[in-house]
Amino acid sequence: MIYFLDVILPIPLQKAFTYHITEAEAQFIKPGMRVAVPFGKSKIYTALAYKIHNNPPTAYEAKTIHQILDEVPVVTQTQLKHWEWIAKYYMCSVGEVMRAAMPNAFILESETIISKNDKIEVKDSELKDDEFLIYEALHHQSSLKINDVVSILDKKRVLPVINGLVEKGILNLQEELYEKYTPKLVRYVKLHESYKTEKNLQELLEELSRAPKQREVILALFTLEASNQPIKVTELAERSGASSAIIKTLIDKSILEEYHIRTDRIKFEGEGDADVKTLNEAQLVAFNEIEDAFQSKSVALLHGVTSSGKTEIYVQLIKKQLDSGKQVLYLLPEIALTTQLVQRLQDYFGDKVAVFHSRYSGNERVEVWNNMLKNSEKAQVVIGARSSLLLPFNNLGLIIVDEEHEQSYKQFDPAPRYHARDAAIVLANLHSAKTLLGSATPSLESYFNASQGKYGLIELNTRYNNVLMPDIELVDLADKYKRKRMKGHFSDRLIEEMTETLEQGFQIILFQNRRGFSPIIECTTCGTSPQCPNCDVSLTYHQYRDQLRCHYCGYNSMMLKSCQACGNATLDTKGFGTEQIEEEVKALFPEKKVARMDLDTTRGKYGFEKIINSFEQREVDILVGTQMLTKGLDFRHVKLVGIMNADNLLNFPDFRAHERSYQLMAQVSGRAGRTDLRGKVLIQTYNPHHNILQQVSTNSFKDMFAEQMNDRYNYKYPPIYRLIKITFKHKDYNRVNLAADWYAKSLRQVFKANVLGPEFPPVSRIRNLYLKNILLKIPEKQSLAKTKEAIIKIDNSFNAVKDFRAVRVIINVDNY
DNA sequence: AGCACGCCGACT
DNA sequence: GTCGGCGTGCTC
Repeated sequence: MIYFLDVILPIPLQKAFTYHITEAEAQFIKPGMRVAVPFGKSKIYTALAYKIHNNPPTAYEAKTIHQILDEVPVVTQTQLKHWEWIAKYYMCSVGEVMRAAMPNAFILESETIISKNDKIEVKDSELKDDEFLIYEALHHQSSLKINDVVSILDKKRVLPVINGLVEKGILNLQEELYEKYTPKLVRYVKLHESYKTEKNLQELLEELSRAPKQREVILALFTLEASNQPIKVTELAERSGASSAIIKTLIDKSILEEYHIRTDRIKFEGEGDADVKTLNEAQLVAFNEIEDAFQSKSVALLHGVTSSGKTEIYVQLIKKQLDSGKQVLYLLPEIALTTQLVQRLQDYFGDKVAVFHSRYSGNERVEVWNNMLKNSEKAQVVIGARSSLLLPFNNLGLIIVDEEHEQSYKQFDPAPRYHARDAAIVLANLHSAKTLLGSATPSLESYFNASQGKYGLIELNTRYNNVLMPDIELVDLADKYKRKRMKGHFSDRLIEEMTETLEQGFQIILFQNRRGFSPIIECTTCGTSPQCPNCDVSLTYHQYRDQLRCHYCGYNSMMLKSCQACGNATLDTKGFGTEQIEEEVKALFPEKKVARMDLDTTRGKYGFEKIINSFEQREVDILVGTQMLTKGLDFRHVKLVGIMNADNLLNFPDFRAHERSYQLMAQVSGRAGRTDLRGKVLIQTYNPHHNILQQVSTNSFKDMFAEQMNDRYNYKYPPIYRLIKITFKHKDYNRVNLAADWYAKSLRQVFKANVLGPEFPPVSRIRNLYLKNILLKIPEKQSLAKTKEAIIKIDNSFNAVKDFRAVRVIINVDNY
């Protein structure tokens, strides 16, 4: 019997790749184990065993695998099923899902190692200059990497030279695999065996009396030894006040002995014994309703107003799952994964809580993954962002998707372009588990599903401790400007409220949305504004470095002194961003402390947390920021929230603009008055009669839902219709046009009027690549699977056209 | 996605 | 003449 192995390779290719394996290998390999396989001319890749069978491929000769990398599978069967669903639904390869799911450190790569063949005698004169240099280098070191040769010869094309030498038998090539995961080792020390006796010890101390610092170290060691714990080098250094050099001397003199112990990088800080808070009456009702809903439905939506205490309900649900031995996944948008919340959960559940997010290093990811795989105690509750739903769960009982409406749950740029909320529901079903969606402002699709009876619906309308919903006031900017009641971007009402709030000793949040409304530079003489050379956008001005920057490609230049078009020095900033608001606040309230939170100030690993902490500690009176402010932050002393300009939210050209505006404003408003005092929200706008603003100010989610759903019916948008966006990308403008037109024409033959475009997006060139979009609307009763099949068929014929092949096609399913 | 191969302009 | 740029095609 001949055996073959189908593998998944971490590359964006739809095809399955088949390798030849021996019978022994066939018996050993289980799906989900990693195997190293030769791929292409010389490289060795990490692949994942997928299927063992006996059907020899017809069109080619299967290669043999290079080696088996695991003893047991590192990916579970359930994960593989989940990956398949993601790949199929979001129209990408399983390999792409694998790349997104597995820690980088699991995907080994080979490197070519060059060594000398000692059996052959070579006369220097036989070699050309380049060949001699390589040969000579191998006299000094036993092996070289390709990169070493590049620097030795100082040129880029080294392969012909190396290949020539290999052919002559002078060099050998070898592919070596590298393990990327390195366990963290902590250095410990103990006293050397020979000083265990009283006598020897006395002698040692006497001997060291002339080296007082070393003697200190030994004495410190004794005090630490009393606790009967292994002694860390760092601890010893701290206790004795000695430098590591002194300790090293003692180790070198064999007085101390050093050893290493593997440790986990990720440690928990909470005690794990905090009592779970008892639920108030409203929470208890909600809790029971959720339980009830789960009797008949696999998904439930918890719609609880801001500050209603949803987290406490989650904690109870988590506790219940843990008690019955099940795992829980608690999904959050990346930005809401604050220490605040993690700390709270760790206080309840101790080191059963594992955290997982994109800022983890490769090694940290491996550790979480391995803990999950072993179904370790340390990984019973996983709290994490989008990608944590790709971890190897064993025994999942519940997935909580908090802030369910957040668009950051949808992955956009590299495939797989999955929506974490939707993929979570599928994952839960694979585990026969339940999914709880939670939000103060549910997405229309989830609320629609709930109102259709597909999901259970639980409403929680009272705030925790019966705090009142904030008082929301709309300020008419047109009127205020007309009557000259504005100071910069601040209306007299806003300034009044701010003054009062500050006098009372409370804090203020000012919200300035920057999306599509960045501070750009404009020449007041000729009206031109500096453009990015690589993208179709105006550059934005960044005061903190006096720079012009492009938000799409990162291009930057110094601020210009004069207009490049007309030469006049009449450049002026137009539009306003958080920086400008911050400046104005400082001028209005010079004695108060102002901080700003946006992409610029939160850069760096802890930038975000620093600002949050200083605000919490009340070192800051006024916080100016963007969307980041909305995400589940629990500030005790905020009484006033100001929304600087609601219109640039409402006028955003997107079918979700109104829904999002509502969500954003309701969430920001929710930051006000979270304790006993009633909070105040001021919304500045030119359209105070806009329905969305009225609904926000009266907290009428249901009205908003009904009205928006009406629009979605009429204009055939989700959740009634579904959408697939197809993007074309190429550096040649004409080619993008031709390709997109061809594609749209083919789609129209099948889908008729449900094909929109092709159209250029608002930013039609990014990094020197032109973009064009086609939008496909899918009616309710049209099969999604069949639709995708038809697209794949068209895509295949598209790729058969030589001129089109170079155009990148990006298919985005549910691009909202 | 990588990576080799091949064709073509820009230099020592 | 060679070097390196980039476009094209293939990977079991």
